[in-house]
Amino acid sequence: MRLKRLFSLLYDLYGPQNWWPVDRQYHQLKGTDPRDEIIIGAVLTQNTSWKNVERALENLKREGELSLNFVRSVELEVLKELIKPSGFYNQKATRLKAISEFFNPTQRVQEASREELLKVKGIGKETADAILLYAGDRLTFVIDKYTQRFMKRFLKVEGSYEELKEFFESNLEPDLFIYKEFHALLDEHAKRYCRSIPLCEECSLRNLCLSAGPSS
DNA sequence: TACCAGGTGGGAA
DNA sequence: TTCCCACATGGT
Repeated sequence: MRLKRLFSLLYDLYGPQNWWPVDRQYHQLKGTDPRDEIIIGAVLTQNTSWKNVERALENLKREGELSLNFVRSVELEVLKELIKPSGFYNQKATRLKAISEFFNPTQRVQEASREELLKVKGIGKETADAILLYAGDRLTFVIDKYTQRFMKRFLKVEGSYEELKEFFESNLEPDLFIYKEFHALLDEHAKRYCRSIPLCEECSLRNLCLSAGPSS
């Protein structure tokens, strides 16, 4: 099956996911950059449910400011308290400080190099690609464990992060909308049905899945 | 109670 | 390179 066909199937099933969610009204009011919210959220969501990330983002809005400027200037211990609900707050606070130092007026996310971004402590491939795609509008496909699990089962495609990323990028047209939505749709489907213990009986893609096989 | 969530870094093999 | 573990809160 062509990836574009898979994308269409998922898009028809779940509709637009509109990743990355950003409070545009807040940023307009505060004069802050909505891209900062994506960058901060990308770090906070590492191995963490989005609900918990939202609590941390709310804390930043309410008791500080949802911006890299604020992250850069606030005391580390205060930052830890604010982001506590997102878990791993000690290392995430340090990582937020590091990424806030990386992005400054001379280093815009629209022009940042992936290699340089990966050198920032706490920014791995997935976080780097998520930042570049969703905050920087850069054509880089994001792979996560949902994508890896789904692709392994559905198309029997597996490999390293870079191999899977290359698989998507070489089989998809270079379209930002598709890159952004496809990743979000794969997550949505994996969360609903292609779980660690899959719900194949309820999955509407089961007839096309190379692992589940056709249902009777 | 146990497991999972929009991962990463460091150390051991 | 690959595997294993620590990192932490909150929901089911």
